[in-house]
Amino acid sequence: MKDFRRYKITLSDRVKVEVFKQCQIFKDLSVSETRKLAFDATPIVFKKGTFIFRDGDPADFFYIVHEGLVQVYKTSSSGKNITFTIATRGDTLNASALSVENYFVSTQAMNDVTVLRIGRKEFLAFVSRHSSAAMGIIAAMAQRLNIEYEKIVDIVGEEVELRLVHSLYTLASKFGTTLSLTRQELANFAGTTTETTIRVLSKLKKKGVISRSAGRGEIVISNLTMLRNHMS
Amino acid sequence: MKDFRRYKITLSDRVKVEVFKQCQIFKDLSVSETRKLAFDATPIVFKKGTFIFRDGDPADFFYIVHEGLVQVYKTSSSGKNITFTIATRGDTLNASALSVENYFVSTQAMNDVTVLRIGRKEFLAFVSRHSSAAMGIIAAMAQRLNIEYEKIVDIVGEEVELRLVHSLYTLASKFGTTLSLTRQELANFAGTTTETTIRVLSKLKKKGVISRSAGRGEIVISNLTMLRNHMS
DNA sequence: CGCCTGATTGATAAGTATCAAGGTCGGTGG
DNA sequence: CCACCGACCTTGATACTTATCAATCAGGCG
Repeated sequence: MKDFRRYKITLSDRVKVEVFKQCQIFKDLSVSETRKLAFDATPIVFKKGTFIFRDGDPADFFYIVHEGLVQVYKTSSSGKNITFTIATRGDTLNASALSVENYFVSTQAMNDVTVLRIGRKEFLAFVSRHSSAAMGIIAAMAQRLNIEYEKIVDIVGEEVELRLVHSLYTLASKFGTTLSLTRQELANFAGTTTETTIRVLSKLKKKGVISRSAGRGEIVISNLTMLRNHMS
Repeated sequence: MKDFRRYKITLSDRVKVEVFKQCQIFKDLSVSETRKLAFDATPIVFKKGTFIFRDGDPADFFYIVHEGLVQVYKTSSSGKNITFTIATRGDTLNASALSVENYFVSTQAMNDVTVLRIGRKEFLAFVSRHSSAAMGIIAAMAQRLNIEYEKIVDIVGEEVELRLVHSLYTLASKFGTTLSLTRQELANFAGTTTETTIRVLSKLKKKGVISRSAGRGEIVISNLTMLRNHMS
């Protein structure tokens, strides 16, 4: 069984509720309300590299990440991947996909991932009955939209170096100063190529902003203040 | 009074309700429900070039466009403007700004514009009491988010010519084949410069996709099918 | 009539992607 | 246990796209 790329597991109700409480969407809900939803959630494991869903698939489920990292991205017609966010514990993959027939991003496990999922209908019914959940979703989407607006401004208006510094800062704010990312993954996040990313990282290493000694698939920010100063 | 850049006017309740019914956010609400909200709305005129609100201003009002065109954009730190959408009758300027303390885009009247506005508190209260309005907002935001995701993919992954063709197609779908836009406005929408935009338009003229004879501040698409074929 | 905004074209430069060629590490299988 | 293979990292040379700078032109409005 272990060998499957994707399989169901069991989690205690207590643990499930905990995950939901960590999700900003449900922060204004009472525990008893959250419980109702959490009990309906099915835990599923996706092994590293597996798709949770793909751009264009029918949006049948709502997902929350319980464990691990999930890349949320889109592929351009010329084959490039652009990563919009890296979801972790408590993050939803598609609060938006509620109202749309099909997912409009792809999501892929960056390591072994556990998610909780709820059928679309149940989730929709719950949200329309609990206005604070709806307001939570609106707030989360507004925040996301703002981030994407800024990303666009960044890509159009700023140079790659600045974009990469912004990306590093964003990621560090979420994950801390040690990032488990390959250069390629960072490149996709910043909207550039692997080679360019490496060149910029080399520069930053020389300046002492990031650590010279970091294993493969790892980027360590050694001086966060200096990184921030680079963002002006 | 006429000379002010911005002033209140009066509109019949019937007209106000009509505008609200044209807004996709409220399409599932009963007329009597919409009425309650519409009656509270204040009509205001903004003369060409005036800001309705600016990025960073406290988000005190919710706006719907009644008449005219409104540019929704953001300015990068290097001074470039990126236009996200051009709002027209029935479009909201900031369904999102509900949950956020400050606006995160700027909105500017492209010609003389009439909007309806509602105080933030009233609007919030209404939405949390009417779940179908909340669901409408979620749907609208999901759609917008999807558009922005695609824009990012476009900007990072495709060449300027394709981006401009996409932009023209998007605009034509909304406004028809005659666009009242300067080259600069189109450039901002596509995330490029005026000069590059002109060069691409010249090419498209040669191919017969857009009309050679169009006045200043006007772009006429003469062959929409051919434009679509350019998007592959 | 002249000014001001928008449109146009050309020349140049800069920023990045692309292509190419190793180098290094970690894990896997013999 | 060692050797090999594949994934990742790195650096260099080159080409291409597009921004930038500069100059001119055209039309509407006061």
